[in-house]
Amino acid sequence: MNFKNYEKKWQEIWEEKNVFHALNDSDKKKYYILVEFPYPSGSGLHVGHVRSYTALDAYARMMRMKGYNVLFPMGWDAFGAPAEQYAIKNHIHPSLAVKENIKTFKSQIKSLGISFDWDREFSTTDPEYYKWTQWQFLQFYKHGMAYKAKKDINWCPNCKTGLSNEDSSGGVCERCGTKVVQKEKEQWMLKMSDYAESLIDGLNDTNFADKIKLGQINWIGKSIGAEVLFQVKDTDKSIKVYTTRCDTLFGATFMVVSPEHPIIEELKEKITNLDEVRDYQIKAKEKTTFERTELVKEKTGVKLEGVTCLNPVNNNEVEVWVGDYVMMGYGTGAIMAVPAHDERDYEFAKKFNIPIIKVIDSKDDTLPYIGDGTHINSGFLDGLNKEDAINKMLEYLEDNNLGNKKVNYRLQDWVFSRQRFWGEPIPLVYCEKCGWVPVKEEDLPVLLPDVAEYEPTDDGESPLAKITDWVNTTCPKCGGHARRETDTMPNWAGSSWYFLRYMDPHNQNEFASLDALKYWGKVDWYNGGMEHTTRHLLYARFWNQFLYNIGLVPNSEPIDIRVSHGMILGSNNEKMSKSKGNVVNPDDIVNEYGADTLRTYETFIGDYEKDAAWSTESLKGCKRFLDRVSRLQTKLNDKNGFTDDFIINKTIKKVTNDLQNMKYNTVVSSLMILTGFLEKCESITKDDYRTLLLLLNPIAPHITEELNEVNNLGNMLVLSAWPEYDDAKTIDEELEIGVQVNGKLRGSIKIKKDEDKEIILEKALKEENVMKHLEGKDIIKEIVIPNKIVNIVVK
RNA sequence: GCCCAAGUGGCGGAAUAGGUAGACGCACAGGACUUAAAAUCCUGCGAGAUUUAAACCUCGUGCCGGUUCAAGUCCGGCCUUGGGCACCA
Repeated sequence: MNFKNYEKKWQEIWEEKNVFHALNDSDKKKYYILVEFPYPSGSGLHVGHVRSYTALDAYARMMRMKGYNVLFPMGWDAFGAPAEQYAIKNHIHPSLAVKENIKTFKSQIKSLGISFDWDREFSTTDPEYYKWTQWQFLQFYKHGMAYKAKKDINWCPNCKTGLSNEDSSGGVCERCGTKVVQKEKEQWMLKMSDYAESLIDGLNDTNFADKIKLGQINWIGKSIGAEVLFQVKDTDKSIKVYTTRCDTLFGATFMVVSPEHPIIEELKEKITNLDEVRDYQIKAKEKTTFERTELVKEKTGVKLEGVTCLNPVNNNEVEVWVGDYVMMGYGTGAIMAVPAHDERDYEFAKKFNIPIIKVIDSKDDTLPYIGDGTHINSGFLDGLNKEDAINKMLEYLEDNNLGNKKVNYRLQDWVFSRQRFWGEPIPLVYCEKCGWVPVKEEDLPVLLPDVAEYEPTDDGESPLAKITDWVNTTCPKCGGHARRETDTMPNWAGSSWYFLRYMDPHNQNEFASLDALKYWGKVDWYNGGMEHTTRHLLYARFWNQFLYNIGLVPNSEPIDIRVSHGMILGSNNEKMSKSKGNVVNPDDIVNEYGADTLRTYETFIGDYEKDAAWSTESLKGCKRFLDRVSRLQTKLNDKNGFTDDFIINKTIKKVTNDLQNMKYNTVVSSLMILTGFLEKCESITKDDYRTLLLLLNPIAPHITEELNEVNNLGNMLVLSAWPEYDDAKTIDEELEIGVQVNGKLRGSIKIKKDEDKEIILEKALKEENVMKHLEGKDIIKEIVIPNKIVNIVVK
């Protein structure tokens, strides 16, 4: 049987009969399976895509056969840099490149026989789609969740363009190698930090894999501490610091503020070495985030001469320094430094000869000592441990209006502007009279114009800024002259809600109807890369929580189970890349070995969540397996029922459970075992064979349909019911168990299922080799675990 | 530095409410079929000692300890490799 004769045939039959189409009005129970939609790059489908698509396809196919109304959609995440780069180079509109790439991707995916519901396909770059992305952005804006703020961005002075952190790694511009500097720019922001707590809480409503939950929790970075006010001596001003160890306040001998801290400007009259301070500020600005956070770097700083603060607990005078190891973006941008009990403060104090006061007793004298211990030199905290001291200090601070308990998060607001062409235009206009005004809903979408150049302007504005016809518009409010916002959205925007659109993809009036949103509810099972844990997946949850809070979606959490797949590496165990010459093109494999072989191999390759290296030899082994399945058709007899109830029931149970638990590799191996068993039978029944084909169908759908049809075994497999198993028949009537003496295996005996302990023991004691090991010894204890093992303890 | 995950044959990997470690596949070796090759089928395949051979025995899931009748699996302490975060106060 040659796969070329039937793979395409079955793909066409499925398409013609529309068997994978999910209905929005169905009495069946729904199940929503989602795999991250790809960025349709020019290099085509990767064998890594095949792995996750096949895995989720297998699950979707089983769930359909189990009678669920399965939503398993696919689309394209097509805004972003690569298409834009391509457009700049070739002077064509990015949408044309995207169109081409989608065509390639789609035909590649179709050649694999993945059961996507193509009726629901869309691209984030479709105006009918990004209309609603823009509409949702306006909801953020209208609810005060979007604001414009000055933000430092990575800036290449040579290319005159803003760079992402990835494009400026090592502190130099990826393209030209120029040193990257920080440049202040007005950017649209989404108030994601408001959702920090609820993004942590919400995880309780999900069934994400633990490592994914943990990844998000760490990223959000909650810390519980206190804000403490230090009064600036001889002024009415004070500096607020954030600390997680307010119990060490008696040990605070100096303070450090970040170079961007506004207090420097406020106190400039008092600072006697202002030139030196200014100089330091400028130098800090020139440094990239990379340099500033580099590990090996020595502490630097300048003392604010003439400025002294008062330690609120004892009114001791403390010095104030400016230092770039304090970040403006976290806490209050100012710290109290406790050199005896903080490594960084210790380093700083040592370098600049600042006094160090020990406030926690430690056994040895090594400084800094950071842990728990008895407080000393700490007035009313003396003798207390860390926890008690923190509580007592908080009480003191609050009673005296010197500070308060404060929770801090590492999570920042989401920088939502890009100075790029190929993204959703931000649907706001600026009017001299009215300020920022949203574009009217009926005027959405704000379409990207047709232009010839896609490069950013010399001062880093989006290329859209050059298109005066497009930029100049009228104010929706007063009708006067206004200018469009020329920034576009980041490419994370479209993917933040695409799972909602799949529920109702052709809706012209809403992003999705409430009925559809209610029927499909959450994504039941979402597969994607681990690298999206703290970006896409977090953005999507934030976006959905916001929509929920304003009453537009029925669930606060959009996703129930989230899992992630491992990568397919090259045969040399390295990531596939053209330069390494280890890329495997799925088209080649489909042409030479068939889609079913590729699918079977990629499910069999190993633990789904772990990386695995490609091996064409192993792939051939899977081809052999499918050929063996195919050859079984010559052994069919006319009998009904199963040749062996035990092995069939056991296999159904194993395959069903393993598919549900993502243990795809053992699904294939147990089907190999069943095949091996049927091969050894003189002849097999149609029921035997059809069961094997049904169980294998989710993994290898084409060959199984073909074999089913050719041998007249019954209805099309995709339209048939998933086999049921009888649990009572999944344990063998006769089994062999091991017999140990002193925990070492000395033999095995055959017993009946659930046999009496006494009979088992009797048999065990009669086993020849066991008897040898018992000779001359006293039996102390006999352990008999029915159906499992016997252990005899002797002395 | 902190957090997470993982270390099992020549290779990919099975086996966790603790219960015969190495399923299944690959590679390799021997054999059958064939004029020959391919394909297919059969057999062997963790290391070691002993033996004509087998049985049998010893060791063996990164290392060192522990709990238990019994540990790849549980506990404590390390080592190595991946991944994430990173002067977060």
